[in-house]
Amino acid sequence: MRDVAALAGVGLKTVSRVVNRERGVSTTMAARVEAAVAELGYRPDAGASALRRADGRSSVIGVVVDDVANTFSGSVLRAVEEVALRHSTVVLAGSADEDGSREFEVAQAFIDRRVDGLIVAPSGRANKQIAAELARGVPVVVVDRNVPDLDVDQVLSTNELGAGDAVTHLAHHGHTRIGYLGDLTSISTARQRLAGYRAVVADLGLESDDRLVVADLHGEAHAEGAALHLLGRDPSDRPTALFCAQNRITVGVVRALRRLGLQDEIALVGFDDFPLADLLVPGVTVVAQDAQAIGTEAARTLFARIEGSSARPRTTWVPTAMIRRGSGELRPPARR
Amino acid sequence: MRDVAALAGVGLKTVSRVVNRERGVSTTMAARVEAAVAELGYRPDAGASALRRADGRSSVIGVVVDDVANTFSGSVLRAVEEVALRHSTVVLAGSADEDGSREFEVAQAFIDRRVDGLIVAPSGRANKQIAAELARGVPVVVVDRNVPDLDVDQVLSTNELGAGDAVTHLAHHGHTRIGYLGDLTSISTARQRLAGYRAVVADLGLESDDRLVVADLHGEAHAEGAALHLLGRDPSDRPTALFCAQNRITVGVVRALRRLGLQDEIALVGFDDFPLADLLVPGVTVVAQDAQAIGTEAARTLFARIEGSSARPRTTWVPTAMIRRGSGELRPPARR
DNA sequence: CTGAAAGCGCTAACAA
DNA sequence: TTGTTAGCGCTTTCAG
Repeated sequence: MRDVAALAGVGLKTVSRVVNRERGVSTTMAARVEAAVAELGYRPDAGASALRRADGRSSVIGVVVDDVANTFSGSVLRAVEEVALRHSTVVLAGSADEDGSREFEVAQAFIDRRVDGLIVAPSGRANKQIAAELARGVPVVVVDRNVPDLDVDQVLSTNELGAGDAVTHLAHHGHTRIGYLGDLTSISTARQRLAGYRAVVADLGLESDDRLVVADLHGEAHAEGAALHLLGRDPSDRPTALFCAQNRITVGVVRALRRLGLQDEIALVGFDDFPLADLLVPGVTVVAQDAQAIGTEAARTLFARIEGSSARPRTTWVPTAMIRRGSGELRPPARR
Repeated sequence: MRDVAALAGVGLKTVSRVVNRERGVSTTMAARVEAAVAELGYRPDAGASALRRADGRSSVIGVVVDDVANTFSGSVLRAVEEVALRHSTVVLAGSADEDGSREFEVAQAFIDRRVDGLIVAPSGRANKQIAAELARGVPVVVVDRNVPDLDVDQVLSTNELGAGDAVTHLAHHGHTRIGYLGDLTSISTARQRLAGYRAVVADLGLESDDRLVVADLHGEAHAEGAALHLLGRDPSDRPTALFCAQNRITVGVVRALRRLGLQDEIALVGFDDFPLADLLVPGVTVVAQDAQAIGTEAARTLFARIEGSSARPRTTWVPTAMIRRGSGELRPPARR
């Protein structure tokens, strides 16, 4: 910057004014500065600028998700990026891997770079740490997983409703004995989806049998094993339909059905869509989350806070959508 | 930091020493400082520190990929993140969307934050801009797509070899009339894969017919249309096997085969694996890229440069692997 | 409209 | 072993 000022024969502040497009600079001066900037290939140092600036903004935000390599997280990240771009802000991305302490470290590392705000998909027990971040005055928006006892903006799928829709859908197709396979119950979304299942089972008077409910599944292989076990029973005893509360669990269950040759017998609805679900045979009916909408809304909320909004924190519910593809429309075998 | 020094009753530099774990501080002092740090919840400002530090490192790197929401890019990003974590470095992520000018803007925005280095998957014509970044002295590693005339570290899949393997595989299963469907030829990988196809067609004396080669496809729908057209011909005229040079193209082609009911007649090998390829019927045989290895290797190379390596820039080739799943092992119909 | 001086939070160089 | 001073690149404040 000093070099630019020297070359243009002006003071430092004039360069600063031109670079920041402040008004009150004569066109002559501005032109001279612009020329010097171009000649030297000068680029302002955003960090140094943030250090001194009154609002202290770094124009960097952080996104902490479970794993940037998975489809859902990637889509959220991408949507956030788009909104950030419009605010001339760049995005630090980190994966927490369902691990509370890693999540904390990543968030800490982002805060050490003085991010303007943080979007976090919290793993189970990170509430305290999110509270700490809030206490530091860093705006935080929680996505995907909710954090019950914390006064913070949240953007969530309608998990309970969506799960209920799935079960209702199966019931409408004649099923009364519907199994549930779900994620670690340390994850809030898994609890909500299970609650949605239970509510509809009770409401519609479906068979309520704890042996139909398998929770705390972790990953595809685990889900496959659980499904094999659940469906290995006597046909009169096993469920005629399954609700899978998560993406990877659904895939594991599809594998199990294939192995048993039951993919056209047992109905299946999954929570959260996945690529190519429509190309499987039968196509997998799902209750789809709108990752993009979640990301966009979270980013908008975050920027509102960054720009000083002091409205009461609120929770935004992003609706899910049922996508019928065949597996959820299978009917139970005729009664004997 | 001043507050910490005051509370601990020491000088600024002592706090700095403790925080940075420099040696030469008495345990007494260190303990007093630690206590003050904890009490005030002090966290050093990484940006301010970088501003003054001799090496000027910000401990931030940037990754510019096509789209952070797609599987391949997400996996690369994740692998880079892991290596970065071990170097106490955080990762700015950006999507260029196959758009040279957006790519440039994102890279520029990262450089303005004084990243220590950049990993870029360049869209077609960005060579000049990468050159500019190099000229600024920012270490750059190119991944996935190569940039022929530039002296820069690159980490690439063995595109030509892998494509050749795919075609050879089909030939070994009796096919002599093999179609090619590929990406925009502005993308270097697409050109290399086409070259691999052509080389093997020539080497093995397979039928060389320009009507079997469809390039410059963009996206799934486009590929599906092209495949419908290619396969819509008289059976005696159409290919008995297809090689798809990219992920989304493969999926589009699978859709086309399904619509025509030809999925068990026409053999298919795709370049780049995709989730659930094994659950389709028939399973889709692919030449898989190792996104994780690419990311890891790119990050390692980048950190070597950041740490001052001045070795000649080199290109690392990451091998592909053939995964047989059924579609690539179909035989051509018996000769009439 | 323009520029000089001070200082953001930190570390390098040096002195005590 | 510890502290002081200067200054990284920038913006603020305030005086011309």
